[in-house]
Amino acid sequence: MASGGGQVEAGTAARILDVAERLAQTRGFNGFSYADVAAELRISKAGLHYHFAGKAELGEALVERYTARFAAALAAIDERRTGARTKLDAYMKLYADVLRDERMCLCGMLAAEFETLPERMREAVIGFFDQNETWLAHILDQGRAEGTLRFAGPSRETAQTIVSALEGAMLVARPHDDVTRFRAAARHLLASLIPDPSL
Amino acid sequence: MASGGGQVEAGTAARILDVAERLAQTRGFNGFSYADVAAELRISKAGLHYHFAGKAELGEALVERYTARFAAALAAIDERRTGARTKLDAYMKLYADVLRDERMCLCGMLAAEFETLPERMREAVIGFFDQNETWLAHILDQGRAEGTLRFAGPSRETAQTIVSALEGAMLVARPHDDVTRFRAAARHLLASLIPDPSL
DNA sequence: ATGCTGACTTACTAGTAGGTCAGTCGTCAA
DNA sequence: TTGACGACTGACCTACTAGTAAGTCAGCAT
Repeated sequence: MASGGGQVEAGTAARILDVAERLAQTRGFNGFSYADVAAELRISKAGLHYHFAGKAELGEALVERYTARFAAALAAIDERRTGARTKLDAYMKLYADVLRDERMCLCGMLAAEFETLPERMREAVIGFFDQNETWLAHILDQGRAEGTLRFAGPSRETAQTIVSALEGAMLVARPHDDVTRFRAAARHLLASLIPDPSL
Repeated sequence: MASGGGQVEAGTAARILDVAERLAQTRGFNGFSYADVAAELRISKAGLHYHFAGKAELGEALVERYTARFAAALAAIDERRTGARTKLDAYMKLYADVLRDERMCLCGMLAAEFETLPERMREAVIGFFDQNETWLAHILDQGRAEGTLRFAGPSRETAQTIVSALEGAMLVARPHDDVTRFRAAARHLLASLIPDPSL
């Protein structure tokens, strides 16, 4: 393809996932079609079916890749071996990066459409949230042990609250086209978790 | 209607809105069709078009009615003339009631699908959030004046954070089919707003 | 040179989307 | 009794949905 397309040959399957992912994060899983993806990649719809049997399988692959990438990002945060608060900051930045790209978290979007998703996708979405909550609960435990974080009740519960607050902040920030809303929510959230709230 | 169907003759337009609202809140605006609504009400698709010119107009009416109902609920809370914390509690219960019905907040759902919505619907969705934030900011000011609530920065910002946290809690609670997630998030949120956080 | 395979394409399917339009039916006023 | 009107229905349209069947073609191993 000396003339045409951008993209540096990354394997068609991966490029399909790239396009579908962006569409799913901006328009929802029910908000794009095989035809949309095919047109953007300049291949035929049937070509998509060669790589992903159906939209359900494509969706499954989408969530799996997204979850795996998030897992890698979490592992990278862990490796830096910083304090819990710094890790929490880094975690929130993960979400801010998605939003800066004018996207909703893939699994937050799919959570809205949950009722309409094929069973396997539902399970994968739940898996994403579980992964995040488990990781966060560890960080919270670390922070409580260090004395750098303070919260009442089980860490798992606070972890769930953090995930839902961040997802909600992304959800509401997008219609307003206002990233500062997200940042404010993240700041408030973090503030509610630090000891000696002198403010 | 001795034999068949529920619903006590409330005007066809209102019944259309009822069904469309439930579908939009559970499946999303892109997750249901005119045919779905028509089938459930046992009228023809053309019958829907008689009452609402198109899906865009139906959607607009949906958001407008929802916003008006919310406004009435907020006014009812105000009338009780209680403290700010009690009002905030009542506000959160509004959301909990929606969730208990196994629905997502209509405008939270539409926020996810925002990119795909007709312009007039987008404006209406923004209007809903504005209404909520304005009302909440008043309550927060009242609470700060009373000394029953404590928060840093402009009340409008904290109001936005509350809305997004509640929307997020609903969003994530639904896939898990777990209302306690919402309640935990609401509790944490409220706790972060009360003075002398001894816990 | 032959045959196989991976990566597609063209042409098609059945079904569904939102939407239109002419006509019908019951009620009520003149 | 006529006719206007509100509230529809039935039949239809066009565009699009996911998905399939069959064919093409370059590259590679034998």
